Amino acid sequence: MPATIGDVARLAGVGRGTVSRVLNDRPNVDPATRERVQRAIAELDFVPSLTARRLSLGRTNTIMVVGPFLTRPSAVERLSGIQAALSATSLDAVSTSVETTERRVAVIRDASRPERADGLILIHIAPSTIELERILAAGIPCVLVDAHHRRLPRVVVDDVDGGQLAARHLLDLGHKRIGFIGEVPLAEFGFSSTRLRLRGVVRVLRSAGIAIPDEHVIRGEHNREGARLSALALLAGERPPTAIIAASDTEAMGVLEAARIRGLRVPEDLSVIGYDDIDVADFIGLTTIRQPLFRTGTRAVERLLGIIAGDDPRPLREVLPVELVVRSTTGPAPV
Amino acid sequence: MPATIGDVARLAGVGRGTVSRVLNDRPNVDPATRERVQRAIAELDFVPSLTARRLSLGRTNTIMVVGPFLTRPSAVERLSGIQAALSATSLDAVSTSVETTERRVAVIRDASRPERADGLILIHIAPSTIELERILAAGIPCVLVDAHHRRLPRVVVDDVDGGQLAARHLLDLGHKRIGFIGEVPLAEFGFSSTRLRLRGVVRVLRSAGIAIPDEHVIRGEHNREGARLSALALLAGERPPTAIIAASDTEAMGVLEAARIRGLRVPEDLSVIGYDDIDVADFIGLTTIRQPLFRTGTRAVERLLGIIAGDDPRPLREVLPVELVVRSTTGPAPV
DNA sequence: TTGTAGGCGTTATCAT
DNA sequence: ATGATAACGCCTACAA
Repeated sequence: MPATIGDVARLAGVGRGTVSRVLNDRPNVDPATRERVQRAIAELDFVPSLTARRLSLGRTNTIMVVGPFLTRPSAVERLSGIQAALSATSLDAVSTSVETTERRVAVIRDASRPERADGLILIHIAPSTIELERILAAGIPCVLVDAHHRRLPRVVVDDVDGGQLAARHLLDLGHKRIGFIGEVPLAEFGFSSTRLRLRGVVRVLRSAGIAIPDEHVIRGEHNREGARLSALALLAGERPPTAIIAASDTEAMGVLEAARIRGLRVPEDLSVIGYDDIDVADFIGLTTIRQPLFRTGTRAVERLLGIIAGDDPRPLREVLPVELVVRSTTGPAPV
Repeated sequence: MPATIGDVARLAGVGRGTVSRVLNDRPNVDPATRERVQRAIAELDFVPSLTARRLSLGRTNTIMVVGPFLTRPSAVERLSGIQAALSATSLDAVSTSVETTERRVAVIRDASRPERADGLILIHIAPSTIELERILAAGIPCVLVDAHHRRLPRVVVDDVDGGQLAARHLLDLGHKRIGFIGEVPLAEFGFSSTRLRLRGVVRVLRSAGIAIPDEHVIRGEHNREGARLSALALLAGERPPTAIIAASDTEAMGVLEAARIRGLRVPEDLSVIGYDDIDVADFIGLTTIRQPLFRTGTRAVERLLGIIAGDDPRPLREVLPVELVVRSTTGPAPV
């Protein structure tokens, strides 16, 4: 039904090639001809078919974004950055949230074909050996966000430092018994960030001569309910921690709920630190580690576009800094 | 680089047509041949090119989702519903958040072409006359979510009832001075829901013999900061309201911040009601009107797919119910 | 500078 | 049941 390049050519009285040249701002077109063609284009309200162009060019004009739980506030922020960076281009972003292993395998398998996408952004997913081979074999540009892999370009935040900042802050406040609540590391999804944050925490505590007992590190589901349960378990112990570091703001909220349930005042009886600095963190006065979520998205796109354009992807690893934001859920350790 | 249907045909020693038939589970192909073709497909790890299929079929296998501020928690929930409903299909969803009029016009113009998308979901956008004509002329199936238009199929919630529920609740608690805080109705985006909610509020109050003075209806930016400012203005008046109805939970949070700033206790001095029942509403104990955000998304997809399949789109208007969720930000009116 | 023809990978039509 | 062939709409050589 819509006009095709042939219709335009006919109306303008030129060949299709000429129309194509005008369309793509190519040289070697007589100004008068160009003018005539443009009028015809306007006349017919012609817009070239993306599909036909894709097939002809062998490019898809699409980038695929894949990751688990893309509706979490932190992921939404990253996606938002991706969209923002992409809106200046003519590329489509197709994002898929994968919650199960089967979906992940199927979706990545589908996404890592050059006829499917020009580029791939993996959020929170470190490709398996098979997936990596596929990606490399297909030669499809791929950037990881908040995930680690030696062989692939990636935009990460300094999670170890995040853990360190949190621990040092609590140490400065006099806390000695510190707990950590994160999610269970799903085998299929390499939730490395939680591990790295914990590593940072442990490192700082150790250098202060403090060990963090195993029973003070609890992992549950990555959501408020899961964290609440974990925190309740933690606080029910013999000598419960006086401060808890959560792997995300959402989980920190679960910890706050647990404190409320146990009748603990925050921060007088219990200090709580989150991670991410999502929008509501400010509202509830949550002390947290701010990470540049939006920027990880824009940077991933910038790097991906660069790689597609042929830039050297190195250095592979780009680390964005994190920052401690002190609000009102942390205070001096109780005596 | 990847295998094509021709490679498969050659390897299996058949024609391309036969491979295509096998691919699409068509009858009239000898079991033995089918077997042979399938082996060749597996052998070459062949996956048909989506692009080529699109061009040949004249379908895009894509649905476009357009709306303003798609990163707001409520919109994210809707998108999440859309994605969920779509994940069972092989359709791609390309969603675009439009924040300015130019972008809106350009994006909808682009999206409402059949060669661009098989269907269109407009969130929070009622098409202008021009846009409507375009959509109808193009014959592209389109479903509205949380937006109203006589001529188009739409999935909405009962916003008037939402306003009524909120007002009645406050009335029952003895409130007589009730304020309303919403966002400014941007001309280009028909934020009708806020208007409808207010209408419900006014209706109930009027039937109780209460008028809501103009200065108790304030509109600002649709976010926490905007609502906070609006609420501060509202509370600074001569006889400030004892209860405030916000057009969204996010705005309700701004109202709560304002109360905090003014040293007002909630709900003893001021009652606050939100709208949406987003995830954090529960955490902060916000009384609110719950609307089925996720379901509006899934329903929109279901209806769109139906329409694409040729179903009668009528009845055009599908209304989903809302429900009052009483938590701890509302209480008896102060004496 | 400009028109023509071939190709991108698939599906559909039409013989056989 | 199956193979050849013509679309689908664009881009890019190549020829003129």
